Amino acid sequence: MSNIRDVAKVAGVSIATVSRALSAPETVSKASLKKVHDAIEQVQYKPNMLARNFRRHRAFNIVVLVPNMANTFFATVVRGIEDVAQQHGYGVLLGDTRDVLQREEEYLKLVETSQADGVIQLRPHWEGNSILPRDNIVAVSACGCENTPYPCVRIDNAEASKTATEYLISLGHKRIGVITGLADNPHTIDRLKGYRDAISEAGIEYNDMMIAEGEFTMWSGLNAARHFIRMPADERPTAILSMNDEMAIGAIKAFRANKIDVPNDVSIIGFDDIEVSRYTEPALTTIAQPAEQIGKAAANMLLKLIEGKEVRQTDYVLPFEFVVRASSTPVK
Amino acid sequence: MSNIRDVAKVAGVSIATVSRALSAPETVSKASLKKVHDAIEQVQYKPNMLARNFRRHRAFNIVVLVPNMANTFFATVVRGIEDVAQQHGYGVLLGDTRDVLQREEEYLKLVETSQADGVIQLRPHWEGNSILPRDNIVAVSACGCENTPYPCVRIDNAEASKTATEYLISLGHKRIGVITGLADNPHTIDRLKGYRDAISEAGIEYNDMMIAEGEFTMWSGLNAARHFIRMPADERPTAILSMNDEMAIGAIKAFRANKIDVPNDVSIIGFDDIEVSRYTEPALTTIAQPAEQIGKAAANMLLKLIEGKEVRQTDYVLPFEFVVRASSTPVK
DNA sequence: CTGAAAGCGCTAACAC
DNA sequence: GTGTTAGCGCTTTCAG
Repeated sequence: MSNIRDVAKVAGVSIATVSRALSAPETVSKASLKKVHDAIEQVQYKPNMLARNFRRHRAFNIVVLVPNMANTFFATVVRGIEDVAQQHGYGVLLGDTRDVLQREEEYLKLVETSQADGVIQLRPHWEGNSILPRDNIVAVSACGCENTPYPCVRIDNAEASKTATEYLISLGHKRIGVITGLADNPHTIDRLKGYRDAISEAGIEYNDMMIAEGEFTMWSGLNAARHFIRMPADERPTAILSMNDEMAIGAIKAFRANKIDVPNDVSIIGFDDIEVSRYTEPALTTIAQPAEQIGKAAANMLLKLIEGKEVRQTDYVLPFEFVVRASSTPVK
Repeated sequence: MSNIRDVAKVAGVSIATVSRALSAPETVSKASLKKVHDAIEQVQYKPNMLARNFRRHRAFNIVVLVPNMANTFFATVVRGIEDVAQQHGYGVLLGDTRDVLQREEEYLKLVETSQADGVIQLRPHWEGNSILPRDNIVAVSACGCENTPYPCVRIDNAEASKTATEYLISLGHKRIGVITGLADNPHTIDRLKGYRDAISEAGIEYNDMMIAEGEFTMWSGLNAARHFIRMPADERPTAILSMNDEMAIGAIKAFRANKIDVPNDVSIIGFDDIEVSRYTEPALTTIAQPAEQIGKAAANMLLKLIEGKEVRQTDYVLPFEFVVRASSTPVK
């Protein structure tokens, strides 16, 4: 492996000139520049970024903490992050944490030991169950919640589920069920708030029996739906708001298996708008999050923070979109 | 940020002893070890891995080239890779290439410039359309094909699609359609070979009209299915083998939209067994690839290669599993 | 078992 | 515009 010194020798200039030709070409004469480039070609020089980064005290890497990489929504956010990072010369280190705090801790060490310059957290900030924010760690929350105590890019979750609930109410539904995430998950809390606001404004009383807890997986959605299936038909919700599309897909499966028709016996609304939601039977009415945009915005924010630039909005709220498909229909 | 020198000073030993205490504790006396650890605690020392890696000429990172991170199957493979990498102290740099060769090239630079020690390629080796193998680049192919000219972890694609085809034949199907990937994609070629072998052994003549080209996305599967939908019912295949689950899901959507029942009018078999395939209507018969295992095996192989250890099998073939669900049924 | 010292390849003052 | 030089924080001979 050739180094900057070899290039300097062949080009007949000093190593400083080579260095400058590479990182600040405008400060070098045209003649030297050419000599350097020819020499680089000749000795097949590839800069050792490990050395450069070490010298600059920067890793030019960011780490992204993902609860579950196999979740399409998260994967799409990561795509957005990666796109922006790559454009700015940063690498993306994957931290699939499987929702284990201990694993988040492991990955944070990458930042503490200078192997990464900052971190994007995809798990929402959770009081008493979070490793961020942390001194000396530059971090941004993506797809998080209100009141995150560090910079954050997100949608208005409460407003989104309120919108969906209001739509169901406008369709004549009065018994509206919810499939939530874990009870203390911040997304569950924010989204439940929107639901409660909407039914309360419509004069519908809140009823515990309308709530079934899942954990954002298809399997847990299927399970949660059983809670409703066990109810007498005249008490069962005529519509269900699921806090993500995966659980909605699981729920549809459960209802079909019990000869409860979607949407004729029960309407279902999802959350996220992952790609497969267009293809389910029936196609899923859902709240579309701009996943890739969220990722891009979060990455841009983090890079600014890392590079010491000013960040105007530290709670950046992107618009969601409510997408009506076939899984929701007026109450019979 | 404190460094090894601060620790040495506080501990009253030399920097060499501190270094040894950290990377080869067994060569240091118990007494020194304790002094060093106390000092580390006291000055809040975090090793600068950038410096260590630079010195060692190793990045302790690998890069993974993924055509599409939002594809569940790939994401699951990456999970496996990441799990093994993390256990061995390596980071995983994400390279979502969006199937663009130019982007693969960008990410390979990470290896050439010492920011990563090796690469795992998830796109199958494609003659005349591949940047690997390459001198001085340690690489492993995951989920690839036969005859990959560098180390490879995969299933037997031809055998898998042969198994599926034989199953359809055993159900009495004679007109068996295929939804392929792009015609020159190596997966398409291998899997088509298995199909042709199976029908030929059963005395069924190969017929071009039974082949529809997709590109491994739901949308392209839906589109490809239209080719069959346009055919008169008595010429239309009674069963279809789709080269991945996504396209099968798209195809089911297209058939339903045209009142062609799955599986009663047409059986459908997918490939990969992604999670959602259990939840589609009907649930998908499919060839299950051990995605996470493939990722783990590929990572183990790459790490051995990086560390100069011997690798016995450079073409490691894992077993697939044929999973029968509701989307396939005997011909009527 | 320990310490002194020589760099790894590069950047960034500083002087010319 | 260019060259000289002093490190960045660590590992690793080599002596002792």
